[in-house]
Amino acid sequence: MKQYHLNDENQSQENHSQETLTYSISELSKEFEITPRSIRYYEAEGLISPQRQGSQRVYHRGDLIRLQLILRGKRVGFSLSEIREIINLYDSPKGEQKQTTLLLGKIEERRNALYQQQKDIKTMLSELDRLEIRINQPEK
Amino acid sequence: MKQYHLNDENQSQENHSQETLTYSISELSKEFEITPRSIRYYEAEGLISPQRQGSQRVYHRGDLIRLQLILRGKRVGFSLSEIREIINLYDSPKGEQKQTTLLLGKIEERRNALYQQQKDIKTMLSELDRLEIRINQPEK
DNA sequence: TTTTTAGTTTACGTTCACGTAAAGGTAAGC
DNA sequence: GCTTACCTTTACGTGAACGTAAACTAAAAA
Repeated sequence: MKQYHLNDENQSQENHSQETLTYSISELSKEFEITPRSIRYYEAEGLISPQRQGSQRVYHRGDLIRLQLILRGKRVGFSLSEIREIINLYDSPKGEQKQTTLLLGKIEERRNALYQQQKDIKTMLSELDRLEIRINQPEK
Repeated sequence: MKQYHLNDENQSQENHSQETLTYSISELSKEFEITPRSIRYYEAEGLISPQRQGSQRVYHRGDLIRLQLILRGKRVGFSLSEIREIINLYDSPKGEQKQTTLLLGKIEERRNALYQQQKDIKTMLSELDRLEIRINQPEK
């Protein structure tokens, strides 16, 4: 069991001690506790596009941030294509947003879904509370 | 296009005007905006068990409440088997809870997942905020 | 130099949560 | 009696998100 610090010194030549820290796919998979397969799948689905050194994938900080966004999106129940939409919103160039209104609509959708989820979670939590109380109650 | 009031007078004999209101599968599917297929699937998965009149399914109020719980569970990202677990918690008889500690552990798990989701939703919402702001910003 | 170790692509397999026929039963209305 | 509407079961199909195995490459370690 090693300790996986992301800032390993694993590059040798041309290292100007800049913050050019990169990551292999296995490092990422350990850091995020997902399989390399998943990471490659996200790439195939167009959610990330790491650099290559030869045939090998090389991940930078931006990719980590995206992965984080992807996993967070998954946890709140978004599908990969929905997450891709969000990412595309981020990536579309600043001024010339395609159809601004359309994008804003998408965002509104997402936001409303999240609001609904907040409610759902609250009621779910209080239901679990009541459940726990009931269990701890000695038989009346 | 009829109007689907759930309290239709569709029972004739022996109706003592009690609150014995029942529902057909199509009534439920319209009310909850899901397909009959889904409802039957939930039954096959052991999440609900409606009465029968002959071969037909007859749903009562308790079934509606369960369906509500199921759909809420789905919206917050639980799988059907996870929802079944929660339901089973509810259904296990009051005093002689099998292994109380084990059940409480399950509840804790669920609760923590929900807490994490609350965080996720919040950051996601603020990210959408920033995104919206960026879009509305005229090119600097 | 040979052997690990870590990476790659290709492709078929799998689980979940249903969708979608197909084939039939039953009660109401014409 | 026949049609229509609504229900049933059985069963095969489907999309998403990977799992898993096979076959190969390249670099690092022994």
